Amino acid sequence: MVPQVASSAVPDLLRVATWNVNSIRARVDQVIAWLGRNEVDVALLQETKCRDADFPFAAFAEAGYEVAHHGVDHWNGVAIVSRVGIDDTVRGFRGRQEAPFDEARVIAATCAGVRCWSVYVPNGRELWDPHYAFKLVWLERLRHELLHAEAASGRSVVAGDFNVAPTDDDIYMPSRWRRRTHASEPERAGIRALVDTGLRDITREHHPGPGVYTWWNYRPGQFEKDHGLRIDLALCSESLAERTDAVWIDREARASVRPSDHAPLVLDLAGLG
DNA sequence: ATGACCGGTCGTACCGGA
Repeated sequence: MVPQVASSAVPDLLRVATWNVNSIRARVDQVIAWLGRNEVDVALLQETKCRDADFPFAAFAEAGYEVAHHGVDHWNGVAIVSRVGIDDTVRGFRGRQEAPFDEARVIAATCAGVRCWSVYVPNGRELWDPHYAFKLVWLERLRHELLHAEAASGRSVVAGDFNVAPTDDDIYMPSRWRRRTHASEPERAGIRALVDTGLRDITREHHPGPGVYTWWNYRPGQFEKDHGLRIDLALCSESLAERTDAVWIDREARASVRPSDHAPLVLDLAGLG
């Protein structure tokens, strides 16, 4: 048996993943097997699609993982899964969480000295839909939250499904997405504003574009033709970006049986001790 | 041919996803 790492211990190497699992109950065995196979220390999950009471905590505990989950109904839902401890958990935005900011789209916690944020940005649906305006406001609210938490100054990673392709290099066929959400200029400005708080979009530093996607439509042929988007991001503070040895996207998980439509994005951090 | 999917719900149609 591998000895349990105490909460206070800071391992020199840390593997952190972010993954939109598209329902944890539909994929619990697959997710846990993937965590073990890839020796993941911390996983930031999105779209668990369940209330706290319905989260399969026992299965994760059996695999050696603690879970901090934030889910209020069968939509959205975010979690932090860790085998190196979970401290100072904050669910949702600070202060009063009135509609529409009461949706379960953000959770933060400290794991092995790294402040981890699991975020699930609203989809936006269509450019003319009220949900699109909500998406822009939500991004701005997140920015204020990150500033207040001084996320850029410590060892922080803000990762998850941002539902925005930051540039045309992040879209398999940009012309197809001109008048759609995920590629509009206001959304991209919202992402840039997050980065401008002092964070780094670490995937692009390790994998220059174009290409390198994290999501592919479930429709037949889309994944095989690599018709994807890069909408899952890991925004790292300066000190964490400097300690990022490798960044990889596990396309094998997307190619498996009954997959999520998102692939996991993984960061290998070194020199934390 | 983005027509061709997937997960959820007191459902067997529709919402939401991206």
